[in-house]
Amino acid sequence: MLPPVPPASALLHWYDRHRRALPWREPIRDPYRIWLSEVMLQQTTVAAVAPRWRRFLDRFPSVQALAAAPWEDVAAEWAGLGYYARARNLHACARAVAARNGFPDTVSELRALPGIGAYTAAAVAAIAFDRPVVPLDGNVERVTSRIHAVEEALPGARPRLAALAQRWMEQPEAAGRPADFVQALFDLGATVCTPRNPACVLCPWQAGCAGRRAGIAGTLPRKLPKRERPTRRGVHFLLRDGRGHVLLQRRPPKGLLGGMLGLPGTPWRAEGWDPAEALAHAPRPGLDWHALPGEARHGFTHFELRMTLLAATLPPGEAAESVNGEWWNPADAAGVLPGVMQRLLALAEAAGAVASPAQGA
DNA sequence: AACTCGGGGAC
DNA sequence: GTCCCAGAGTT
Repeated sequence: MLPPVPPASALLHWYDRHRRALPWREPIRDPYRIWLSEVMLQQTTVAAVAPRWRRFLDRFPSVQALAAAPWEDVAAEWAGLGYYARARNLHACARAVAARNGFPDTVSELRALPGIGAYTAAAVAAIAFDRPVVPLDGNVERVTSRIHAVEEALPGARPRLAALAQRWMEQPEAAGRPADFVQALFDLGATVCTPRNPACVLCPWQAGCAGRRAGIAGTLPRKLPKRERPTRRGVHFLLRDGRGHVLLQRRPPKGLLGGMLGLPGTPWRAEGWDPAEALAHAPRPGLDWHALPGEARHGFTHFELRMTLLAATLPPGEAAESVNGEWWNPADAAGVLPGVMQRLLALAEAAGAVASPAQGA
């Protein structure tokens, strides 16, 4: 016996009155803009994405412009947004799309492109091309688990939730407006069916919500317990030249912060480092490396990092080109670095080891 | 199926 | 402090 389907007409009517005004929803339906927004929104909040989406479009107005850009420019524009594999795949995807003269308009062809998984393929197909498919994101997982009172925990429940939500799209009212129906689900999850304290009294689907009837809506979806985050430690190196510029190095293309600039440093590990041991990783051995006071902390998804900083100055007369890396004005570097590396620069500024942007202004 | 992979905002 | 966000790729 299949469960009853909540009425698409009620949700669409609610959406027509209460939908969020988001920059990528206006005024034209451009697959490039929609795809870019979907990739940026992966595990990232609307508030964080909105200004970065506009700036990215200003710099790379079309998929052809993005495809033609060098990686260094894309990395600098993505700096601070996190999950840098997204930027690498975005760039590769742009080149593939430009080579085939535009985005494909089917789920299966979209799914085959770099950085486009099950969710993003369905989202672009529905929103850009009005294909009647429901993308399963955190919002839809939450709405679906509540409407149908699914008590099985994530991620195991994901296939069941996807099938249940897809059935909603089979209604003629939904299939007639796929892009609106999908975005209505997102908006319902973001503004009414929220993770904590859902506003059920405002919900257009409250009458058909099994989770609400059972009094468990606010506790769904259930999730398996997550592992605790270990602590890792590292030592990084602040090398200055005679002009007060600092040495940055491009990180390897894969792995953590892959392809991004950063301060050179030791590996990050559970045990602490004694100075002599750390100095073996210095970008220029034999200098008077001295520790700056304090430490920088940064939380990653699966570990917490504590970093200390050793500083030194390149001897006068020694060519900056003798050291592997790039020399950057600290005030400029902050804009092209991942957040964790910005923390290190902030620590250096607090110690007076580099000029602060406020002093330069 | 379990891990890796960032950062920030809301609470 | 915790949770979670318009998740994807690798092993």
